[in-house]
Amino acid sequence: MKKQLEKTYDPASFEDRIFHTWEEKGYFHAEIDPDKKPYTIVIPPPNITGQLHMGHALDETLQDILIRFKRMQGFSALWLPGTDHASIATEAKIVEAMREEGLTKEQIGREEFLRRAWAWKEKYAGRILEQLKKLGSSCDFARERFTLDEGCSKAVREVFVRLYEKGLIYRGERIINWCPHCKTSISDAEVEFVEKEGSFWHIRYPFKDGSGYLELATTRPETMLGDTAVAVHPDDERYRDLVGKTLILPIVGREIPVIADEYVEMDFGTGVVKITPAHDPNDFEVGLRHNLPVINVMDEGGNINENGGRFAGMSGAEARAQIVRELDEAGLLIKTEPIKHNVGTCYRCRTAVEPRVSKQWFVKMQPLAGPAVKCVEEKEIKFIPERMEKIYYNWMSNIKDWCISRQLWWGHRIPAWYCADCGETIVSREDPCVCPKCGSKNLSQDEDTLDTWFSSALWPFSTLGWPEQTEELKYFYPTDTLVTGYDIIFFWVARMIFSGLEHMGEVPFKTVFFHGLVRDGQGRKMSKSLGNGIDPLEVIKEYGADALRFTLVTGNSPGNDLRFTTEKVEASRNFANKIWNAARFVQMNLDIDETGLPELTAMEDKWIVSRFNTLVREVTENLDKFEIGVAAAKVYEFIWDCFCDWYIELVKPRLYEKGTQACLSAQKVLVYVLTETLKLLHPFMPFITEEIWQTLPHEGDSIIISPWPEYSAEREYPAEEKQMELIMGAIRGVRNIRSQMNVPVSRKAKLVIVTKDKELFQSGTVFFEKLAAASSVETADSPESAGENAVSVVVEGASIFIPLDDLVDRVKEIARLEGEQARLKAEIERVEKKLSNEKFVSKAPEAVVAEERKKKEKYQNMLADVEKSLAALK
RNA sequence: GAGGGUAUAGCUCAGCUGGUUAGAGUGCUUGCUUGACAUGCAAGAGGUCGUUGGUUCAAGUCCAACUAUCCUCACCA
Repeated sequence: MKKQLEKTYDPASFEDRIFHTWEEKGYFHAEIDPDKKPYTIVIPPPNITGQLHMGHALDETLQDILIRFKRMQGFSALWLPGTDHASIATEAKIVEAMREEGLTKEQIGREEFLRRAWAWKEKYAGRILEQLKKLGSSCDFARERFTLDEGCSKAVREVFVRLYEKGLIYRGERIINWCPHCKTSISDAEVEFVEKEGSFWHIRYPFKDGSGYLELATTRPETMLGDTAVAVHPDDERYRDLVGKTLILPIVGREIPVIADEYVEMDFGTGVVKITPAHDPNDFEVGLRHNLPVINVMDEGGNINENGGRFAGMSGAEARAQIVRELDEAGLLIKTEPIKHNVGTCYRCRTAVEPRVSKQWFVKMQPLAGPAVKCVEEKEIKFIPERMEKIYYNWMSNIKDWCISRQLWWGHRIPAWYCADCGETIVSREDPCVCPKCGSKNLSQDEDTLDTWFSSALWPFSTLGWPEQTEELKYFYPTDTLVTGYDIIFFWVARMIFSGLEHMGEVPFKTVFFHGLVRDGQGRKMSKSLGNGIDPLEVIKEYGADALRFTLVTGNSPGNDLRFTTEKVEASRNFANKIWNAARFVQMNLDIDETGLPELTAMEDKWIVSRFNTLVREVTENLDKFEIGVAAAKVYEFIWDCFCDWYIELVKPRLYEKGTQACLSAQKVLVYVLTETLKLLHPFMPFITEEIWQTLPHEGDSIIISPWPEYSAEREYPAEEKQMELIMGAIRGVRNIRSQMNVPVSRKAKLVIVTKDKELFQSGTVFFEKLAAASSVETADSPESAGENAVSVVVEGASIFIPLDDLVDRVKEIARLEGEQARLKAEIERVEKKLSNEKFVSKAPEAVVAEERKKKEKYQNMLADVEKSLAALK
């Protein structure tokens, strides 16, 4: 005999145990199997900076649902897990931890720093994997990867060298975004603009010849130390004659020219702009056009450097205050007005970004962007939902070169060496010993590392062994589905696409399935600073992983954000509890240990099997369409409404007739429908489905590798479905009227069913007795036997009379029936109006018209019945 | 400045390729120790589907404009 289910549903008591068994048995391992089709998902590697949050929980749940579904369908389903070294974020965390010990990076040196970083990685990557397991993620853990492991590093190096050799990677002095806190360059994508209150200082720059002043305004007066020109618009009448004249830069004393450039907006401010090529991206461009000198006045910490003369050593803020004061004293400050403007900030530390000219490595984007756009346009890669394509095109079409070098230690070191003797740059797959140009051994490697996204961009193929031509790569690449949030479409999705095309010659994935952000109950982003984050592990502890997973995928459609509340988790937990109890009920009424369907004779058996069959089709179709929420809702509805509230109740009488054929067949159908439904639910709620499945008759070792149910036309019973609908409608009708009249269930009453289909309603006798508090059921051609004082309810196919003598109030009853009469008349009128519209009849599809005709007939029959009842009462 | 999302029951949201008597969960009301489940059962109230037009035999669903709200990108010194 199999183990009995515990009386109460307690997920904490079995979830871990089940997961360990799965792992031990190796169910998550995907083999290269020529007899199977591959299905591959690579995980969006979580950063090793911390722990999984609710957004991860959603992401992993969706992936796990797809993987489990495909695995059951017989694919060799690989879900490849791993983590991301997250260079800038991790380095920041480590630096911060060191500061608490009173240490700096420079003090301990590169080697020691990296040792600490690896220790950090060991700790946090392990923690993340544990969290994945708590969620039930069926990753192939044997294939775990890390963006900075040996294989990924090899891929990064190969890519770098290739792109360099093709001229798609170059090094140059450009204006880049500099984070003074992280002390590194960051890419355009890593800058976030935030609206801040600032000041707009209006100042005067005097002409050298003493002929007056030019007025201009700035939000950053300290950058004037690096001004090398003042610009006006070439068409600006006011200043046309001044172009070419020389100004004396206040405080600094440098002579700078007045130039004309179309970049200047005549209508904004005074129409005069100071030009600081070293510290503003637009000014940099102007500088290039006019051959202006570039004077960098800030160091890597955002402080004024030696080019700032006597201001050297001051912080930006100090210099600003001092310069404003001096300008004011010199009578050159006209006014200061408050202004709201957008300030670029570092997406990791929120520090204001300092645009700064420096020598960095870049990827030339234009040649890569073209094919990347094309493959989406041509649907080689499908975006779900489709609208995400627009966001992608929008970004791709305005793309600028990608700054990939970072002044950090934690990351892939740039494989470039410089010859101290001849200045040659060497980029190669192997570390060079001598300069190929001059033979010097005096080589030094570039100090910088690569943007963390440079390695994540290669993730779909680097994890499968590339640049080696491995069997895994051949079998599992391109991957099938990428599941991720829309917030990293630029950082990651776009870069994987052009990288896959460039290096593999093939798209990295066929479908990108975007989900939204998980928000709190008020719709706010969950964040540390707001303190409104909910820890998925806490939820799992209290409600179970199944409840959490179910919550994250129900009532939500692709790409849309969702609000997370514990009320929803409770509802999911209640659902799990419902299944648990249904299974317990089945189990405690079970005398057999076999699977499979018996010969179906009973109407209710055919009904539930037919409904289940439909469910199989719907769930499969919706999962194929990534309509996870719809698929989940279908299973929910089937289990709760069809199976529990109706089918189990319907067969209870049979179950209590021990030893009969009817009893045995009911058991078989119960087991069949329940175990097969558990399979459909398994991708969503893996733990409870396995736990229950193991206690019921089943074939195979685990539900996780059991075959996905298949739709079969032979198991459709439309006639019985219709019959059951009529019976159920009648039961609902009787319950309804009894409830309205406040008749307690304990007071049974006779039903006189006036119908043309006596056989059908007679066969439902036991259901009426059980579910509609009927003492007996009589079918008849007229309601005479119900006596004078009977209420009646008209349902499709029958009028039901209930003699409730003392409770019947004829006046109320007449009013009620008249209400019903009016409702039906309105319905009929509506349908008739449609049907009398010649255009509708001629243009609408035949099936739609036929449907309306059927409706009309049905309502007319019901109306006739209601009117008969009314006539009898009157 | 450019692009996009959302607007359906008190609340949170479904409603796929136009045809349903507009749905679910939750909340609310009423009645139930109905031989698994009160984390439950049954019945019920509650919606002019943001506004105005248009397309169509037919619009919650498609189109346009508007209003509200959220987001992304760009950024004017």
